[in-house]
Amino acid sequence: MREKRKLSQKQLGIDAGIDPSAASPRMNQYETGKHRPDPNMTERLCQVLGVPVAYLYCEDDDLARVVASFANLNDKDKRKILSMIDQIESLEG
Amino acid sequence: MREKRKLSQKQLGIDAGIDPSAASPRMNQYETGKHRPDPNMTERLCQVLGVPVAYLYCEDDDLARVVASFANLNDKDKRKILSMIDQIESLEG
DNA sequence: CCACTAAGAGACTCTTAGCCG
DNA sequence: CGGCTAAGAGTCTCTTAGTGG
Repeated sequence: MREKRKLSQKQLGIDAGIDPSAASPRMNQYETGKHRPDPNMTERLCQVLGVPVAYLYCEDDDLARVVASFANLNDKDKRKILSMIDQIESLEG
Repeated sequence: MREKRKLSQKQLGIDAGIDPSAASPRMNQYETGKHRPDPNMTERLCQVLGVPVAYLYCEDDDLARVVASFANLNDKDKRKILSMIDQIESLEG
């Protein structure tokens, strides 16, 4: 049971380890696309958000959906998805 | 039918639009992790490689597999995967 | 509290010029 | 040809200081 808090930009940054005095502008620069976080910060932000890093880079909504969901499946369900893909590709690839 | 060429680091960079005189060191800096490409270059490299940008950020091999495959499926097969995920989540979420 | 911005110090990348198998 | 590296000019981010809802 994952819990979903509502975070401000600033609080998200603080939770990811940014100095509280700098978290607000820094997070805002990320959200508005003015600057981008380095790989370590990207990783930490994703951990706080509970999504894989790849999720941030999904331009397509369906792909984003798949990435976010797959990461939280148990092993058995992951294997189910993977074997379905195998099957589709063996028929059409 | 996707074709899979074998590219040198340099040639991949050239195909993505980097000046040929700088492509070799620049691509090598990306591959060794010394520097990272800006978002435009990341996009171009992924277009040349035929993978979604998200693929580069998959730390987990299974997730990488899903991302690379899903992006190349037709709409019907994408919907098949998506509805399977819906079903799994409605049972266990 | 919230979201957001400007500007400068400091950190980063890209280019040039190379080495080595 | 291939992969790879150092170093400096130029570019970008992070912090500080601040605005306004």
